[in-house]
Amino acid sequence: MPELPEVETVRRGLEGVLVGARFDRVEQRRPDLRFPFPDRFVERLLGTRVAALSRRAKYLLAHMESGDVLIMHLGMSGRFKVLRAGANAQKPGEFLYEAGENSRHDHVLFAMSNGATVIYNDARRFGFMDLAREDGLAAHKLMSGLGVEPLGADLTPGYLAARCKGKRTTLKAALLDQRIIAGLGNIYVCEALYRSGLSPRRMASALATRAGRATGRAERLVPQIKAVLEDAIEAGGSTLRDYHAPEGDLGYFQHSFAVYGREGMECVLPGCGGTIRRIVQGGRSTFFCPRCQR
DNA sequence: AAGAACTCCTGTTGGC
DNA sequence: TGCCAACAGGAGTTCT
Repeated sequence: MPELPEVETVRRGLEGVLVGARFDRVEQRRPDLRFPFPDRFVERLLGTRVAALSRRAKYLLAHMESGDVLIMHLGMSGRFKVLRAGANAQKPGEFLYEAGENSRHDHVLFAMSNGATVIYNDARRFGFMDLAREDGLAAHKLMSGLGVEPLGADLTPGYLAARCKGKRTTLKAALLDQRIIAGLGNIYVCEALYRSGLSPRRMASALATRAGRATGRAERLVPQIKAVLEDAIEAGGSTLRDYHAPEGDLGYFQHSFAVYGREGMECVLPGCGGTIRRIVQGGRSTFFCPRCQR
């Protein structure tokens, strides 16, 4: 489900529920998601207060007053549900919860001291959670290899060119590589390449001159990466299938896709007249307009 | 050692 | 209607 805009949308939705609240009760319903939960997962959360909820790439980071950081990744199908205390407010340490048809994949339950229950649901279990110490976060194996934040000042045409210089792989693959830019996924790479008029099949090395400086292509691409992510965050992310933000709000950026999921349709660029194609790169679908993406 | 292929898991969809 | 193959927003691991 989630690329950077969706994770950021989730972060904003959870911030008001988690920050300032303590974990009154935690239920971990299975030993693992994609990976095993860390040792003493429940015990390390219980009783501690959330000081801040941040995001790094597609990771959500809950910074606790205990000095621990709860690292969460949603994988493909991970989502959070929030149940707020209403008329029948729960007692401290109780979950607001009803098991139902769609609760089979509710894997972790958090009862917060403000009365809200936060539920992590993940059908495919490609998501995962871990705990790190705040002072060791940057060195954590999940964090240490990540590239720059695409919306940060560190992503410049020069940076991208330097990282892509000599790369014998496609632009599509290079942009999906979290070690170069951290947070892009299949949808927004397709959309950014479309907005930049660049073919996903072009070699990544085409972003750099022989000296390793940014070409005009890199100069075009970088602002479009930022723009498409900003537009998507503004729209509350993209809603595909039954994804929804924590409070149930639906993102609507999917209505703004120019190429993703639009195989066979006419290119939206006025006067282009091309037909959107779908190809497979690295086992994943790529959508693009062969006419205006070169 | 870079780059591509494979893998994890379940649910949904589209074609016959 | 039913069945089955293809596909899905990710990324660590294993191959070549």
